[in-house]
Amino acid sequence: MTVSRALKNPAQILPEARERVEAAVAALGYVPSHAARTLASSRSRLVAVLVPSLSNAVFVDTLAGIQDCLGPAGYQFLIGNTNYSADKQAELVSTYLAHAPDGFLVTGIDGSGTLLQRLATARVPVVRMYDLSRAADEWSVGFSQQSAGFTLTRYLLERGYRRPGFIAAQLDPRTMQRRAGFRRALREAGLNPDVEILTKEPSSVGLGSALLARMLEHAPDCDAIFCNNDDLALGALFECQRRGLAVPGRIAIAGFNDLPPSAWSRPSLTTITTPRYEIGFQAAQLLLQVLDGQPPDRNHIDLRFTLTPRESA
Amino acid sequence: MTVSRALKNPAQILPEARERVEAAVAALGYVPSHAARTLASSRSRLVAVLVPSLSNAVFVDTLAGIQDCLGPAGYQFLIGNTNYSADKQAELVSTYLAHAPDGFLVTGIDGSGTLLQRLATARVPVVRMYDLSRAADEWSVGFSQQSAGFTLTRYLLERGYRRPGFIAAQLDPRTMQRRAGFRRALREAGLNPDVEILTKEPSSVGLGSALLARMLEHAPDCDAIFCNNDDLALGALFECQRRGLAVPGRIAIAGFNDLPPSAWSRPSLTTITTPRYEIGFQAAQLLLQVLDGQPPDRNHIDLRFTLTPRESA
DNA sequence: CTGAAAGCGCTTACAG
DNA sequence: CTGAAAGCGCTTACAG
Repeated sequence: MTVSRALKNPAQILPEARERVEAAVAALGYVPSHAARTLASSRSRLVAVLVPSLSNAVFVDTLAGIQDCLGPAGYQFLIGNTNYSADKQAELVSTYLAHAPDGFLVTGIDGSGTLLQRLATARVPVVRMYDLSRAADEWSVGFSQQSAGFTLTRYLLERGYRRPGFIAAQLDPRTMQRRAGFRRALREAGLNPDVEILTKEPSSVGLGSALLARMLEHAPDCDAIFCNNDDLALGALFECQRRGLAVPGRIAIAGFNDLPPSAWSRPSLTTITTPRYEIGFQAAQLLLQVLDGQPPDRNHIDLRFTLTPRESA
Repeated sequence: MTVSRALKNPAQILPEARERVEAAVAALGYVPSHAARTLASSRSRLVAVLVPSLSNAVFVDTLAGIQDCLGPAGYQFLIGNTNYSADKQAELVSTYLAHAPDGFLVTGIDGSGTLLQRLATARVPVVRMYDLSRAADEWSVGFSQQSAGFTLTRYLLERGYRRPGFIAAQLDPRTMQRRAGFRRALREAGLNPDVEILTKEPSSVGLGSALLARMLEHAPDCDAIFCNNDDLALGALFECQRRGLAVPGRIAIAGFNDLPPSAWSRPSLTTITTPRYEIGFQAAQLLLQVLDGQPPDRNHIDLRFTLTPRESA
């Protein structure tokens, strides 16, 4: 016990005892056993993080925010990539539950409902990211995807574009919410939201090029494109350059998320800037408060988005 | 013990006993304790992975390879981002050692030497990635960075460019090896390798634009640029477009790694294609063989690179 | 400020 | 095929 205390609360140990412990630690290269500590204390100091993808820079930024908040507090992470699959997500939850994490930080996908129930049954606190819940017994940090989609579309209409189209990949819930915002803005303007190209394929720059091509075939009079992601937008832009179509002269292009290249392309991309790092950081902070038994009174944090007009639309 | 066996080797249990166990598991929502299992068996089924960055798509691909190999074998991961810092790396090693991982998979940075010694002392197997070691008591999977830098530079010279420059960021060991290849190729061609812009800043598209600008100031007669990374190359390309400089007519641009956007930009990027996923997969496989007590006879695996000529150079 | 006792939930190794 | 015993390395809670 003296050793145990010397390691955790050196202050309450006499200097001579402490020094002997420190000497032994150094001599033996002693490393405390996390497994034993977890078993004895029933606190793992582990937080499970579930994201749909790591190749999407969005979630990498969110991870950085999480680690910057929880790392200094002494937590380690189990980082699970659900790959946008409900099965994979369920599997990860089972596996991670065995590690007895102190909490979960999840970016939901379709079919997350039963998952959240399982976690509730296991009595592990969960904070949802990118997803504003309304339930009083849940925690969430994000922004309104629908409102962001609406705002960007309104912007296009205000700039005078009359036949905007929407292209999207993956079709995860957040994408579909942005799409709902797009459609609402068009309907409110008395326009028909029929110019859409949707595909379940994963998003990529190459796919953006392909979808732009399909869009021009499907709706040659389309004069602006709302791309669900900046990578799609970049690919669409490249395809326009390849075809000699002026952007935004012949066709305007707008993206979503404001990934790093978007400020530098030519033309630079009009987009929605999203608080990705902040979502991670604040979700982590919220979890920390819950774990410390000091939950804040507001259990859903809306971090907002901003419209970032640039050259492309 | 019967329960323990019913869970791990159901075959050696009588059906009736097994069924009672299964019923209880389902009724209670029982989840085995990883901490207890680790403590009792002294096998954690955890592998620690150290990468310098997650915002660099290169390492995300490598992680995917690792997970595809080790996931089905029942391993979980501790993923550590060293952020190219020796201190951070040392800190992560200490922390992870407490979790008693069965092995380490590391992408080294400057100052990894003492780290590797500590891991050797702890008797944890380590496989190094992106780094071909020669030591008989080490394991590594990668390719020759220097040879890749040499090959790309030779290509530029063969295409007739006489005054190629080199731009690089971060200046990690792999970057410096590519640079050595660049310099060697120039010297062998009787040229002076004095056209370089190096910065310790992290690599990004925006930085590529800035470095291109600095390069044109420093060596206005530069007719080709070897960019140490595709993101730098993309930024350089954007900057050329902004200045109205024809690529490759006025200046050729080559990148490194063949990231997804590179095939789609206009002009598409000449680059070196690297086996990022494969490095992760095979490093994991090598570790698996070592853990299973069946180490292969060759302990260093050279996965090669390929030159991918496209439009930009 | 220090320490003896018990226990966290498993597995190993041995006996039957 | 089943089970009793001991122990993995810590922490909790209690006593002094």
